[in-house]
Amino acid sequence: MINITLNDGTLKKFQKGVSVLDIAKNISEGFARNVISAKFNDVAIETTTCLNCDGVLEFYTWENEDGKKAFWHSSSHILAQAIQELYKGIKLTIGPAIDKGFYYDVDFGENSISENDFKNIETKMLEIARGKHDFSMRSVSKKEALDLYSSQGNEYKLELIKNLTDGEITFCDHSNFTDLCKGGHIPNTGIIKAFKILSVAGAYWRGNEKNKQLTRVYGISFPKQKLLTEYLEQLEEAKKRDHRKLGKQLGLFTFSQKVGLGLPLWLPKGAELRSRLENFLKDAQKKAGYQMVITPHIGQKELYMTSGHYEKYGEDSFQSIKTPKKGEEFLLKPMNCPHHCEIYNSDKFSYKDLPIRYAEFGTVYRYEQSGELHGLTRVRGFTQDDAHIFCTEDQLDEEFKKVIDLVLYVFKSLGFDNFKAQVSLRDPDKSEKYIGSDEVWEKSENAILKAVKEKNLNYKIEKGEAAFYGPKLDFMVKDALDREWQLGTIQVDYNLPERFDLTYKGSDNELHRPVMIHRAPFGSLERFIAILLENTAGNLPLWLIPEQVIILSISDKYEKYTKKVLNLLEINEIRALLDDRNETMGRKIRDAEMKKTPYMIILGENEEKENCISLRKHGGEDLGKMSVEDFINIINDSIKKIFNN
RNA sequence: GCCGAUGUAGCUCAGCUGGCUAGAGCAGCUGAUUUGUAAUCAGCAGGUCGUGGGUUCGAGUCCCUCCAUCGGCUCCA
Repeated sequence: MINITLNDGTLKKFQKGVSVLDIAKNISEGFARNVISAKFNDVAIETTTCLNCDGVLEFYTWENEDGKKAFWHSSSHILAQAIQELYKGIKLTIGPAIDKGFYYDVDFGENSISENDFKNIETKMLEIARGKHDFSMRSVSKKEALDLYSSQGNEYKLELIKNLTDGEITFCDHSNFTDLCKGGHIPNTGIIKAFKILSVAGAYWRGNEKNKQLTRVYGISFPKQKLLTEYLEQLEEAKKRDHRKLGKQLGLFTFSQKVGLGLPLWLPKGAELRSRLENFLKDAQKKAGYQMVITPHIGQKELYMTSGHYEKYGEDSFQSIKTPKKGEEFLLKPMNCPHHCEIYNSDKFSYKDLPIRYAEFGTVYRYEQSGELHGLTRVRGFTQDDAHIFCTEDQLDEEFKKVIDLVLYVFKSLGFDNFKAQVSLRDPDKSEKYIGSDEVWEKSENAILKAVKEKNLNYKIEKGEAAFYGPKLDFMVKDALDREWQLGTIQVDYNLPERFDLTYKGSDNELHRPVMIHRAPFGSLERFIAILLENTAGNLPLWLIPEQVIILSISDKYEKYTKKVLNLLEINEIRALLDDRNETMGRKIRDAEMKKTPYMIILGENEEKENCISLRKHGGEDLGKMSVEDFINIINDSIKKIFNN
C-alpha cells in the first residue's frame, strides 16, 4: 500500500501501482471525468500514470492554471502533427504552453506560412482531435532518441537530446505522431473541441539572435467551441482599450513621421494630464524629503564614459552631437544619473547630511530598435520621474524601504492593485554583461532581498534582468492584452559612486563612499499613462482626468443660468466644460459618454426655476437633482477618499 | 534589426477575378430645427488610394524598392 496526500490535505491509502484516474474515480466518477492532468510530488504527470510510492497528488481540471497548461501543451503536439502532415521537409523544435494558449517553433525550410494557411491547419488539427487518440508517455534510451532524430535530420531535437541525461528521456505518442517531451498531457486528443491559430512570428532558435530564425506558430484551444468564441470576443474588447486608440480618441497625444519615430507629441489635454501626475508626485516627494533639481538634455561624451554607459550603449545610441569646436562631442542624455552624481560632487557632504535625495522629471533619449517601438510604452524620447538617493551603507535598508512605500502609495492612488513585484538579479553566468565586483553585487542583491522580505512583498526573482550597474526591484503591470510592462523601479548601485568618486566625511573624519539608490515610481510618464489608460479603458481617476464635468444645456434660453453654474464650478477648481451647441440632449449625452466625461450636468427650465442641477454619471446612472454645492462636495469627497485610503 | 501581416478622406471602413469622372458612415462647413438622459433633418466640401519604380492600351487592384503601422522575436541604461 502507498500513502497519497490529496489537494485538500486528506491522506488516503491505495494499492501500489494505482493510476491517477483510479484515485480520481475513488473520489467520484463525475470528478474523474473532469480531471485532465495531475502533478505528483510537484512533477507534471498524466492521468494514466501509475503511482508506486508515497506522495502528494494534485488533480487538475480545465479550471486550474496547471490544467490549462496541460491542455495547451497537448494542443501544441497536435499543432506539430498537423504541420508535419501538411508541409513536407519541415523540422520541429519546441512547442510549450504559454499563459494564453501555446506555440510551436518550426523550421519551415523551403516552405513558408502565412495567415492564409491558418484555416487549413485548424481543420487538420480538429480532424486529429476528433480521432480521440490517447497521449501516452514512454521512456527511451538516449541512443534511441538520437537515432530517431538523426534519421529525420532534425539538428534541433538532437541538440536538445544531447543536453539530456540518459535514462530520463521520454517520448510522447499520440496517433502516429511522436515527440520528445517530458510529460504533462491530457488523456486524449478528443477533449479538445476548438482550435484557433492566432499568428505567426519569427523567433530565434533558443532565443539567441545569432541563431537561425524559426517560424513560431501561435494558437489557442478550448474544450468547448463557446469558450473559443468568448475568448475571441474578449480579444476584440481588449483592443478597444489600446492606449494608442484611446490617446487619439481623448486627444492626449500623437506622433508625427516628420518629427521622428518614437517621439510622442503631447496634445493640450495630455500635457495637462501629465503635469497633474507630476504635481501629485512632487507633493509626495516633498513630504518624503526629496529636493528637485534640473539638469540639461545633453552631456559631454566624457560624462558617459565615466559612468560606463558609453561603453555599454554608445554604439546603439543616438550618435554624438558635434560642435564648431574641434573634438568636442555631446550626447543626448539617455539617463539622469550621471548628471545627478555631478550635482552631488558640486558640494562636500558629511554623514550628517545624508541621505541626499535629488529628484527630477528628466527627459531622456534612447535609440530603441525600430521594431521595438510601441505606442507610448516603448519610445525614443521619454520623461522619467527619476530620483537618486545618496546615503550611507547603514541607511540603505531604511531608505530602500521608504522608496517601496512611496511606490506603493503611487500605485494605490492610481488604482494599480494588480502589480507584480519582480526582483531583477544578474545572471551569474554572464558576468561580461555587468560592471562591478562580485562582492558589491552580492551586497546590493542582498539589500533588495532583505527589503522586499521585510515589506512582505509578494515577489518573484528574475535572474539576468538586472541593469548592468546593479540589481533592481521592478513593479510590473499588465496592459489590455495581458502583456507585462515594467513601471516603477528601484535600484541599488555601488558602482556609479565609485566611478564618479563620490564621497562623504564620516564620524571618524575619514572619507567614505555613499551608496546610491536609483528610483522611479512611474518609471516613465509615457509608459505609465499608457498602462493607466489601458487599465481604466480611458476612464481615468476623477482627480486626474482632464475634464471632470460637462454641462449640457437644453437650449440657449438658459444661457445665463448655465454660465452661472459653470462659474461656480470653476471657482471651486472643478474642471468643467460647457456644451451649448444647438443639438439635442440625446446627442450631447452621447458625445459626453464617448469622451468618457465622468459627470454630466443637465440644465434647463426646471433646474433654473429650482436653482439646482440634474446630474448624470458616465455610464448612465441618473443621480437626480441637487444643489451645485452638494455636487461640489460629492466631487471633492470622492477625490479625498482616494488619497486617504 | 529579424519574421509575418497591414497601409484608400480628420476617424472607421467598402472597392469582386485590373476597365468610364474612387464610394459610405461619422467628424467638418452652410442652412433649417430650440430640443429633457447614448446619434434631428437637408445641402456642401473633403482623397496624387503610404512612397518611388515597373508590367499593361489601361493599376487603388498585379510585381519590385523604400517608409510607416500592427502582432511576435531579439533588445530595454
